[in-house]
Amino acid sequence: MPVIQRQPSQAEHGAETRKRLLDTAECLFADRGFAATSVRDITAAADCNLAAVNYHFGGKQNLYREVFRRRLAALREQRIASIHAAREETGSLEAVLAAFAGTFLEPLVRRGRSRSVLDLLQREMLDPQLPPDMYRSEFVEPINGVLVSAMMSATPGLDVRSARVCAISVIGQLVQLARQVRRARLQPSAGDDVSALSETVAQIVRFSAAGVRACAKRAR
Amino acid sequence: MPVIQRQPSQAEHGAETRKRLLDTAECLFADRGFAATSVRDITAAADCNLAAVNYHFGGKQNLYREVFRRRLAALREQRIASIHAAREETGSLEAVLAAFAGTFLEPLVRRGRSRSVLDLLQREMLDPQLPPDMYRSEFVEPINGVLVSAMMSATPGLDVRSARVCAISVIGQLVQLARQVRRARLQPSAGDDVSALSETVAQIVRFSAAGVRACAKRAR
DNA sequence: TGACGTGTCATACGATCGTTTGATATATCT
DNA sequence: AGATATATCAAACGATCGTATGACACGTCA
Repeated sequence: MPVIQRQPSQAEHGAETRKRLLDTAECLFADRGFAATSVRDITAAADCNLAAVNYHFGGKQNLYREVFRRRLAALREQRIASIHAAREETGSLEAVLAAFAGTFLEPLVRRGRSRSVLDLLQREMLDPQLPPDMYRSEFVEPINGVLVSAMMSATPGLDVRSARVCAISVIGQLVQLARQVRRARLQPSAGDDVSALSETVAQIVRFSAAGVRACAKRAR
Repeated sequence: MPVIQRQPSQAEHGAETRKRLLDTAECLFADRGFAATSVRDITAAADCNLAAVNYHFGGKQNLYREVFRRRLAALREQRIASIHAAREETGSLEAVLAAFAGTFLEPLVRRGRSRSVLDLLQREMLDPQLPPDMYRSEFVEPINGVLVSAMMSATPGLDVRSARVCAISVIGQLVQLARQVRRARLQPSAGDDVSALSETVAQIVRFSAAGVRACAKRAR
């Protein structure tokens, strides 16, 4: 008894095209940036008509924003939740940093699609296409706030000013590492080497924990 | 006796236009990126004819490369020299880190033009326009090598693998800080606040020195 | 079965892009 | 002074961009 392949209804077919456009656009925007990606590139790669972008999203700009709307909230809650979990579990500085680093870099080891989300975020920082400050106020600031307070509660004697700079340090390291991994992936030589990545993450956690404590001692 | 304004010769006038184009292009490329900056934007801002870019440089791509050729070598030697100087002077890890951080961020406090060189480098990392790997092999790698060896010689027990990851950490922090400063500058509120910057740099140096030493202890 | 709505299609429009061209002006040299 | 080289200029070229339009296919419902 063969499985009956149900024909997708017309509306379902439209939703599939919509999703295919979002996935394809996410990859291309992440790879080449907003300006360097043409609507024709996207529709060709998504195997649909040129007019589909305007029909489903009402323009290139709106497609870009929809790509972000689909990811930003989930990514933010994921990062915040991982910090809270580590904070309530062991509460140690190392645990907080390791949890944040793991969630931050998780897209890099994710299977299949959306491995390029971090590239997308990097590009949005450099060439803002979203409504002014939406990226920062709805994504960067909330995460930063949770990270700062978590580091402070895990580190006696760390004041707010220092903690904020420490957040810059921690995030900066992770962004830089993500960049390195991305570049290594674009080259033909060498595979993914996930074990080397987790080892590097472990060292960054050690590095950062010592760094944070050093800043706390000074501020006391 | 009034100063006689010597008329610039024809060749000198041409060289002036060339330089004006380079300066203008550097700013615009740094602000908006290569793809988002049109030749018309550049020539209009440089107050010369549209064809001047092709006449003096032979194309938009070559203009971009010339902008880099003018800066890369000097910037690299400056960074390397500052590390060597700190290494020979006190030799302490803090001195090396402080020297490197200071030179790295120096364009941010420079007066007048070319404050945007760091933006330019950031964009080149994300959207390579130079010949493949030229940026890395002629700029990133040499500096990285000197920084790694300087950190190793200033930190007993730090092996090469760990030192390389530490370099990622240090550079990542500085890049992130440069980004913050750039973003703060683009906003109407708040001035340059150089003293706050140097204070932040000092904390990053403390942070990093402790981090490097923590990685050395582990590797011993 | 016939009208209707939804999604896809080829095609075209106007704008803007990088580059080219030929004329023109001016400094330089014989 | 006349010839030459250098630099600038307006104008135009072909390509590509984002978007708009109208025809067409097909599932849905009366």
